[in-house]
Amino acid sequence: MTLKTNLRKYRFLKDEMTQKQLADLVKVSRQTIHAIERGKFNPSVRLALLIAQVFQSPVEDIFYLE
Amino acid sequence: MTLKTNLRKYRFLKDEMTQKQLADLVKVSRQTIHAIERGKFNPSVRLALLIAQVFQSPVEDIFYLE
DNA sequence: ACATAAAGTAAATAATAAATGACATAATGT
DNA sequence: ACATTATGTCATTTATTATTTACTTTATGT
Repeated sequence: MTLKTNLRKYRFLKDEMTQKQLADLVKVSRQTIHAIERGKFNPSVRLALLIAQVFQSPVEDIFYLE
Repeated sequence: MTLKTNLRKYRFLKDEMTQKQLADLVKVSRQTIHAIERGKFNPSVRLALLIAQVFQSPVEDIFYLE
């Protein structure tokens, strides 16, 4: 059961938001957003909730298990 | 924006499941479940998704920001 | 009253998320 | 061609999650 994400897709859907813009909104570094997009790690549920809020979508739509 | 949870409520709703049973289902230690219930920490979104699956509920119903 | 299971808690350690700084490459605009 | 912005990537450090062991306290049952 490994974590997958389509954060990248969501980021482009939402006004072509940049990694930096998203990072600023949820108050993490740009590298953190990058690492999450690349599946390098498994963010906290708090961060996932913040990201989901930005995209006004359920956490499950952005992060899922496979 | 701090993380809150009602994992405990969900655990009791679901067949009075014990911390240990839940821990075994999602493959973490009992102390990890305990710490999450007590708001001691902010689990990974992977773990949150596994827990949400157990309760067949959206992550947002079990974990939320306040 | 006693035994047992469940839950609370705490300290030490391991594993991993996240920050920071630095530099390279790709893309976009003028 | 040049400047600028966005993204990729790496190495180091710091913060936090999660494990493990161990012991205490609180139910629950007989």
